[in-house]
Amino acid sequence: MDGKSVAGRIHDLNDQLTASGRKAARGLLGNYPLLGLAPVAEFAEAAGVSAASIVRFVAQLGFRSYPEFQRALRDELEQRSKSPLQRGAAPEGEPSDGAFLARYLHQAQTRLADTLRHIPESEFEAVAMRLASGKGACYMMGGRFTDFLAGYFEAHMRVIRPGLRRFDGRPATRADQLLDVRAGDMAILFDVRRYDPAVADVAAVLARHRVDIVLITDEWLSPAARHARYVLPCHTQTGRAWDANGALFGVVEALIARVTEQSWSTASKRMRAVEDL
Amino acid sequence: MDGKSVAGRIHDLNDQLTASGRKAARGLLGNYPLLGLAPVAEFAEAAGVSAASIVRFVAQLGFRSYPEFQRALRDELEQRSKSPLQRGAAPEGEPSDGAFLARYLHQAQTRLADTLRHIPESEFEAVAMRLASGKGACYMMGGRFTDFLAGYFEAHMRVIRPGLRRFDGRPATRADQLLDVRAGDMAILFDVRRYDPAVADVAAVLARHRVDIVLITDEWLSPAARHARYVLPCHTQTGRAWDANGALFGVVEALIARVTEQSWSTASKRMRAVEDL
DNA sequence: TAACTTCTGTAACAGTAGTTGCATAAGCGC
DNA sequence: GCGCTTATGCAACTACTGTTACAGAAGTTA
Repeated sequence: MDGKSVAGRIHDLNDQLTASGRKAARGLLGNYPLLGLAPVAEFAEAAGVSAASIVRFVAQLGFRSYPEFQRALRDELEQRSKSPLQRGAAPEGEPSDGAFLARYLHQAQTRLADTLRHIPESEFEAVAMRLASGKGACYMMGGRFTDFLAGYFEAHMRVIRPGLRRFDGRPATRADQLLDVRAGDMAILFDVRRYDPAVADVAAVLARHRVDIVLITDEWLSPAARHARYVLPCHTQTGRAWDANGALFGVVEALIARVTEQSWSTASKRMRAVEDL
Repeated sequence: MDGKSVAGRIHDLNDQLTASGRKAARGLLGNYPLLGLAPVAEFAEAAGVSAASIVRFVAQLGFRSYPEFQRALRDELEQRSKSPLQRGAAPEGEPSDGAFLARYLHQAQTRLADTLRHIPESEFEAVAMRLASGKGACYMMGGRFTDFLAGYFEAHMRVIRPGLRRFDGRPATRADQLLDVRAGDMAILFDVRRYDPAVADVAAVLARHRVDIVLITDEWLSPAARHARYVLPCHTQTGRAWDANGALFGVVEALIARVTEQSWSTASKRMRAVEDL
């Protein structure tokens, strides 16, 4: 369908609508767009017209069917919550007075809270436990920006347990690196929007070798999710040019803290050994 | 139905869910609540499971039918749109029992808030402006763990402006790298507790060459602070084995966002150029 | 490894939602 | 006021959606 919003179309066609069409329009706009997501009968009831009139109204708006109309509404809703990326610099509506940092950090807090709501404690705990067990090798990999998170994570985990390996960025050497992967090993992959195909590829290979994959990704889920045993989705949306990976960082630090705590008896020894060097 | 939100129910039942149930949950939470308003087949496709599994998932959540589940989602949406203030308000946390991730992320939010209180907006703004000006070279360096933050920062800034350089970890090559530092250049240094002597050393040298130093450090201030022109102190204290660098990460992302915004006219061109490769 | 349990997808089923033809009612011009 | 046009609701129809039984896969335990 063309790019116009449903509300826009109603506005355009307003004077061409029939009497019952206008009732339908008024009903929909009065409770937009939710009423349109209800079944026809309910929409009709709420607007005070017959179901058939709703269907005709929807047809007049240029939709081939009621489901198609609903799909458009859902897309619109999704769009509204996702897209201002293209808009460029600052998100609209925000006053650009002096308090940039305050606003940004406040939003960062919200992203953490949202993330918390989306990651089940049990999933987090299972990942931590698996890491703390120290069994098998543990591979790490990230994408363009998240690779630094992988590095940060690895630098800490190395102190806590053995068997850490990080896939470097060069595709050429990847085959070598995958060479002695064994069933029962685990891998921690980072992948956020503008998903890196390399991550999904590696995930597929690892899954085939029966490696347990932990995927740390954004709220829209990397395609690698289909291969993952554990998925930790973090909120990254900012409405700005760059998404924010602060929530991923938070989860990484939480994992570091939890794993350290769980394997304290062995971890503390290793930490002391590092000190002594 | 009882008053719990669908997301809340998922959260509660998570560890009782089957594997495909969890996939469904992830899919839904990742695109909440829109995916649930789609027909079963579409939901199933998006979540990567069969339609039947979606139906079972919905049943597990306590709904008598898929339509009833959809009705609940719509009601929720309506509810939310009626009181827009409710959600954005304060970063509310969970109770401080048992739930490790909840506690940790809640503390992370507090660290962000504390950091905000300690960094003057004017200082932040000055740094952003200086970076956005694009004049002179900009050097970056971090310590044992914070080096990854430097890397993350650099990877973004490279897209926005030219003249980025990162000091690598090897002391041997450092002298070379310092060779063509010029007065008026700037440097961004990261240094947190267990302060890295190398950072302080480099800071001293840079200061002597009249390079403007931005220091991103913790609340106890790295010794490099004496050489810095701008200091951004971040809260890192956790009371655990490891301090947390999440607040530094937050400030870095805020800087990235601010600088991108300030230099949007040139930055957007560079970003597009990168895309085209 | 084998037996058992649990989960998952396929495919047939049933019900309901959306659609449409038709008769009637409402509006409009003559 | 009469006849024509257009719009509306009812009710039958169709198609698709949600549901469920079943068989096989996956995972678990002994």
